[in-house]
Amino acid sequence: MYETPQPSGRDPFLRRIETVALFRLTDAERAALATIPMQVAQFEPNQDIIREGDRPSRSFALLSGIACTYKSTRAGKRQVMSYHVPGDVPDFQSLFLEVLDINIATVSACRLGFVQHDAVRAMLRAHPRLNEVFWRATLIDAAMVREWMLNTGRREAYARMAHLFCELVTRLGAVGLAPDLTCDLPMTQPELADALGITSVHVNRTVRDLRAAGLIALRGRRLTVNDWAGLQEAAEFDPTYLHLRDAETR
Amino acid sequence: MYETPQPSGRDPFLRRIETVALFRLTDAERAALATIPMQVAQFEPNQDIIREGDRPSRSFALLSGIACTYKSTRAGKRQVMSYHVPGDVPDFQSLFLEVLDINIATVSACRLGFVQHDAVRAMLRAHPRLNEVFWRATLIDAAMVREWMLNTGRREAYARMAHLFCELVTRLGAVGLAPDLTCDLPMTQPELADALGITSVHVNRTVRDLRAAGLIALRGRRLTVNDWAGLQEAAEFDPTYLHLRDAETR
DNA sequence: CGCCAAGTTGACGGGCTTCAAACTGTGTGG
DNA sequence: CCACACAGTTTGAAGCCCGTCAACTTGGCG
Repeated sequence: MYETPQPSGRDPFLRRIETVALFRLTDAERAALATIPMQVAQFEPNQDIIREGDRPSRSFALLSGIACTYKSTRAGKRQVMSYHVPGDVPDFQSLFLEVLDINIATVSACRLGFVQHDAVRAMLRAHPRLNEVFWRATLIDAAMVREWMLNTGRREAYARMAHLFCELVTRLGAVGLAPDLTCDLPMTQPELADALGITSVHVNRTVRDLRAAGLIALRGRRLTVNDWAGLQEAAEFDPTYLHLRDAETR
Repeated sequence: MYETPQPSGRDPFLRRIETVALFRLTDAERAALATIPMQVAQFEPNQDIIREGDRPSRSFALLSGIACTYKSTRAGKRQVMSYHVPGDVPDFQSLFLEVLDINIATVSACRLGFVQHDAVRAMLRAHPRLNEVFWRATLIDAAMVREWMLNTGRREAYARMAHLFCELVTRLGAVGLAPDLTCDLPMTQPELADALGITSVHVNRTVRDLRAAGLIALRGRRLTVNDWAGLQEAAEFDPTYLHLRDAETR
């Protein structure tokens, strides 16, 4: 199941950390990130990575693919809290909270880089400035959840879906995965429904409406934004909450 | 506007920190928290404390009263992300993210203790273990937002309101403000609507239903839970995500 | 080719919104 | 002490967004 860790495999992770940092990393800091022991594993689509109630002893970086954080009601209804793109460290929180309150699952096939908590703690002790960087990354994740909550609470399905597409294209674009406003969208419509807080039937109708408005094209598993300004307008999308550098915001 | 900081005034804050810590604080750590320069200010109900777009140079602890974090759509619809109880440090994130993506406002009259970012940073450098405690507090806040999102996305108004009341009574109870399952509920029904993601008209009907089911009493600005087990059941409330000690969970 | 999951569409119903009006309750000023 | 104002609460009626149920179509894959 586990490959030999290849330095090159963790590039998305390194790039992400450099993006989030407000300062230039020193060679020593970069080396610490590049050499921290990491077990790389390949996961199938729609596989749980960690589950609510787990007490993990390691965190992981998403090296390729798309994953999601979700919670479920007793009745089995899922709510996706956020999607994760390559470079993200979705369960950094497990470093400080023993019991997980969320599930994290793959959406597409994913490559994951697992790192022991002890190793992370040692790295943060040795390089205190990296502490701040991980703080920022975690707080940005929290900001995305809040923006997403404004969506589900106060916008209707049409704007909500437009907003999700805006965010995904922007975030994937920031890691080079959305050239020409086109990206893979590995989730099915029932899965999208779990993110949007609506039913798959209504997802379908809403996709149809966005298509009819000329804002997007969605065929197979590929999403293309045909009218970026229009989509942003429909979504009231303002990427400030993503805390990206200007260059990375379209 | 500013009072002389009284050591006693920050008790809720100190108690909260000790609750969140997984270890016993040393006298030095306790002293650092007790003597960090804090400007105490009294705020009226429904006053913004900080606004989206601000670049604050200080954070604050909520010493008394109830506050809330919210965001708004362009159309002016508000979504309350979370409520804050005495002892909370709602905008700790401003220590690491320059531009705020949220608004924080008082709900009732509040006493706030403002602390300069520089002072916090110095304290965390001098007492590294406190770093971990603030991490935990911030991650718990994020967990509450996610639980709240499961609510708005996947539960209907009745369960949603039951859940909000369960959470408030539990959190207020943990700081001694909900004896006998009774607490102040300073928000009006239109304000509750902003938290629940529904209209004030529907809030009213839902309160009526919870009352008719014998679960709660709500008169004036006081909430009493008449059937704690029943309310928990209706809400599917499981306080694990609050990460309280067992003793503080009912 | 045939299977099966996903996508698509229609009809109907329900939860919630919207609009409107009446009813509190509390504070204020004459 | 009462009249008045005003904000919050409560209730009704009509309609819309979205859910539910069901059927049919499309597309990927062995």
